[in-house]
Amino acid sequence: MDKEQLKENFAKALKQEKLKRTPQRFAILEELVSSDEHRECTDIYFALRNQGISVSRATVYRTMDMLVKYDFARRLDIGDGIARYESKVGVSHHDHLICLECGKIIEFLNRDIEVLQQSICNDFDFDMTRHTHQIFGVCPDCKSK
Amino acid sequence: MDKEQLKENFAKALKQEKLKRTPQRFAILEELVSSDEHRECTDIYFALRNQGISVSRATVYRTMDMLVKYDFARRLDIGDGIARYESKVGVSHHDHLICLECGKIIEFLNRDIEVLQQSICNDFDFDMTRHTHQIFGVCPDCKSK
DNA sequence: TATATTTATGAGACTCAATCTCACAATAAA
DNA sequence: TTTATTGTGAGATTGAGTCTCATAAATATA
Ligand SMILES: [Mn+2]
Ligand SMILES: [Mn+2]
Ligand SMILES: [Zn+2]
Ligand SMILES: [Zn+2]
Repeated sequence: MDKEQLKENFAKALKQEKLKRTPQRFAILEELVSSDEHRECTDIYFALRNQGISVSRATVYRTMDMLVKYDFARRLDIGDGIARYESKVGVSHHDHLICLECGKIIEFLNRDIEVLQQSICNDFDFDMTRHTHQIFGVCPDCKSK
Repeated sequence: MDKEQLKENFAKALKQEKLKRTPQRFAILEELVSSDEHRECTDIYFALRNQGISVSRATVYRTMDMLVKYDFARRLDIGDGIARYESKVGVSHHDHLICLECGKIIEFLNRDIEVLQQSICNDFDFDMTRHTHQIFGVCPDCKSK
């Protein structure tokens, strides 16, 4: 999806939510989507500020919620009390290996696990809306140090 | 494991950490272990207070950390900013289905997933120390309402 | 385009789980 | 016991996230 198409899709979502098209909202979307990192709100906030874009923390937090609701972003909670967000634009589902030493986040996808997971839900008559599968440990780089 | 054996094991762990045997520490362990719920620190704190046991929030938080370190407890982060703890005493590993409507937590274990998970770690040369596999959705009770 | 109406923004106050402080209390070694 | 050491607890502090509300900006209307 190119940048213009993305903006249009975002504009549609804003319209659906009866939200106005503001430079801040577009800047936050673009900042998130143009990186493949797992970003904290404070990080997005400073990145935009450093680009000379006027934005507040409140606006970043409010916008991230909306981006998650409309599937432009995915929220990641790794248990340290800081929410991280990653772009879902052009990104397929995956789960995470998280290094306890350096904080690096490695992505993985295992289709067999995804299938087994769904069958568990069926067994329990449970309707899955989302899932997180996080493996914590020590990454290769940190092991060799 | 009977209660006396547990207390002895806990005493050993305290010794190993060069920590003293205090009534508060034993009370916190017993309160957690005698329930099969996923408990918040504040919940443990009030439960003990209501039993007339003198304890502070700080002591509960400090002791939970130690219980996790020595494998008497497991910490659960479901993304709402509140840490929950469950007993690991006589409890085998499992993961969780979490209802977004009522907050109910259902436990599951799938050995195939556990094996696949380990093979992913091998592929990435990643040393797993722990993992969390959480499935969020709507439980049968909430669906039928 | 000009004006009216509605909604968004942002600085800072506020919330709340968790952590820290430190005077005092309790424990365990000698 | 005595004494050194560690723990406890009330309240202060921290920090991510939320809320407030006066002002600014976006869109609807003329
Ligand atoms: Mn990712
Ligand atoms: Mn459990
Ligand atoms: Zn690492
Ligand atoms: Zn439910």
